[in-house]
Amino acid sequence: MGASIEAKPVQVPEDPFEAAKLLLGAELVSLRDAGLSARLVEVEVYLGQDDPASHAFRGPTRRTLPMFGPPGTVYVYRSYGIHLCMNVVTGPVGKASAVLLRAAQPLEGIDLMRTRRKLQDKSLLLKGPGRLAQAFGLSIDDSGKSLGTDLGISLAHKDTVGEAEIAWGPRIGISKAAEEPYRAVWLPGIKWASRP
DNA sequence: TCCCCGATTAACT
DNA sequence: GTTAATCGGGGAG
Repeated sequence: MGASIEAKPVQVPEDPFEAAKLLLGAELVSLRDAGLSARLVEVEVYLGQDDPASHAFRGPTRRTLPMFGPPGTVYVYRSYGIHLCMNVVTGPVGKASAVLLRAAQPLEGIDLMRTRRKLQDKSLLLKGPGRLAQAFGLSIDDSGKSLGTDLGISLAHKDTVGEAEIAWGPRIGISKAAEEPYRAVWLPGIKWASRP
């Protein structure tokens, strides 16, 4: 049911904050692993070249080049040499803004997620960007692909989450511009997200 | 070239 | 509470 027929593919907005609001409550659906899906409950905005905390702050490198592409491009990076984290690039093109996918509520394909994550606890399965990326089977080579058939993962949503259902708080795990309230948590999904 | 640090997680004490 | 795992970017030398 996660990837319902009525669900529409997400057109990623140019504005990263609009994109963050659109992504909250949207379903991440795997096209590689039939029936693997999750509802996004926590995302984080990075303002590209205007943002000291962004990997793109000092301009493009081989790693960060995908962030300078069009909205809907995916940027995957290796964190602490171990984990992978997934971002959805927003706009405008060349500014390298992106939204980090931080947490989601498992919907379908939970057994496969548990196998990949080697973890049983459903409430922790997709809680954290590294866990989310691993459960969806991402690899570093996925960086630069586009959402949809190119990546093999798509985003779909039925209803827009209201402003009153979103809590904005400080970003996590960074030291530069750490106070900015760029992390968005969907309140009904608080169990699957970090506290704002 | 070397060294330090990070958009993290899990396994410790 | 602390710490190890491990890789790329960036600044110092």
